[in-house]
Amino acid sequence: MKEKQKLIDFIQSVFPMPLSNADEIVALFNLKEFEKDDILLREGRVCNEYYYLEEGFVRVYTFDPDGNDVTTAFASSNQIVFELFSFFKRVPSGETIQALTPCKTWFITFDQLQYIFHAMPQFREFGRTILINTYALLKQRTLSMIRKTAEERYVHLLETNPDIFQYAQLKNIASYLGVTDTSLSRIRREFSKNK
Amino acid sequence: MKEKQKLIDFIQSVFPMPLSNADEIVALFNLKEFEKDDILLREGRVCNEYYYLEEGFVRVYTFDPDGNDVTTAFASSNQIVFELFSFFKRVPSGETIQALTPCKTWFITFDQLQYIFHAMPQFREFGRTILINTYALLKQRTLSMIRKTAEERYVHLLETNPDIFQYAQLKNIASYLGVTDTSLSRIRREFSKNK
DNA sequence: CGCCGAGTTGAACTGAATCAAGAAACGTGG
DNA sequence: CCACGTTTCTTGATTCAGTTCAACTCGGCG
Repeated sequence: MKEKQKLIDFIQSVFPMPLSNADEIVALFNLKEFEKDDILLREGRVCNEYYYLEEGFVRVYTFDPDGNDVTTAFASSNQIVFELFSFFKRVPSGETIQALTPCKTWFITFDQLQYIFHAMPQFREFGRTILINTYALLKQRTLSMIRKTAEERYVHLLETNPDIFQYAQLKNIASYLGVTDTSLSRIRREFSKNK
Repeated sequence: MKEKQKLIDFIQSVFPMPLSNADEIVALFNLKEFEKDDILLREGRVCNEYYYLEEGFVRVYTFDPDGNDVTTAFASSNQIVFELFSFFKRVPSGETIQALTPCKTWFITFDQLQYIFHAMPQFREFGRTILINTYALLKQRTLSMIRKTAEERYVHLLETNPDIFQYAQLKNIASYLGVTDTSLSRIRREFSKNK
């Protein structure tokens, strides 16, 4: 199996294209590995790398006006990881991306991505699909913040992303769910009791 | 002044391009006007039109699992209006877009947009910018749902989009803010008292 | 004129926050 | 490998923001 096979499969699963094109695209991706707690992107820097996370688990967070650490996203193996707004607008990122486990990634820079978009226009469809999917997920999350109780959000997360509970700590999951860690601890207790 | 001057100006403000190109692009946009309460897009239909709202005010809403009407967005003059996910993925929309005032729009269909993207690749930058901006706004909203009190969200909306209070009714603003109409009524009273 | 939908107000209730104190888990150095 | 300090998680008591439900006001419109 080729070293970039998973990346190729991922690209094909998002937007199928001829193998020769896929090979050409992935040729530009470079390996970068991170230790636990390493920073993939630091707040204040312009996000210049578009990562495919082959293996690992990351947390994306920012600070609210009161200085509290708020988790805005988690990502696990076989996902694209980057800070969309900073990357495309070339402005400093408001968010930090941190490895919660050792991570194996393949990445390209902004310039390389522009080059691919230019040289292989089909790849734009891939980029757009990633963008649209990211948007759709955020939309669901927003709606659930508005209409669901903390326990419903907890149960949903547990069902859809159980791995988060394995790698992230309580307070970070809590801020992602929009509750305090105290509340999440109680919710978890009540929930495990009732089964 | 050309009838499509505002559309041209808008496109140029988002992504500047030679005038000849802009003219060629807007040539494909057609006029559509709506009366108050008309539906621009109905839930369940595939969003096939990409609207530039030259004049007017619209509300985007969906129904939560309990059948409650939830407002997910408002849009006013000089904005792009469409249901991103449905439009690009060609799946039925989960949302309805409704005119709250008479609306003057210029629109293109999905096929026309694909054609423009193909014929005038620079216009892809316009499309991407719209997408990214939409994403950034949603992200801000999500964060404010998590970290801000109802009153803070109210004040922020009042300061950034005062026109919403002119055209939309209380219960729709309330569901947009993630509170009940009862609460919003109280918040508004307290707030106007303290000034 | 009378109705009807939109908004307001009150009273009781509740989900989640806050504050504070323990318990458990974790890591670091001796 | 244990001891100690630090951080994470749990638990209890209390408070509070926002909901619920129901009654009432107001303005428009048929």
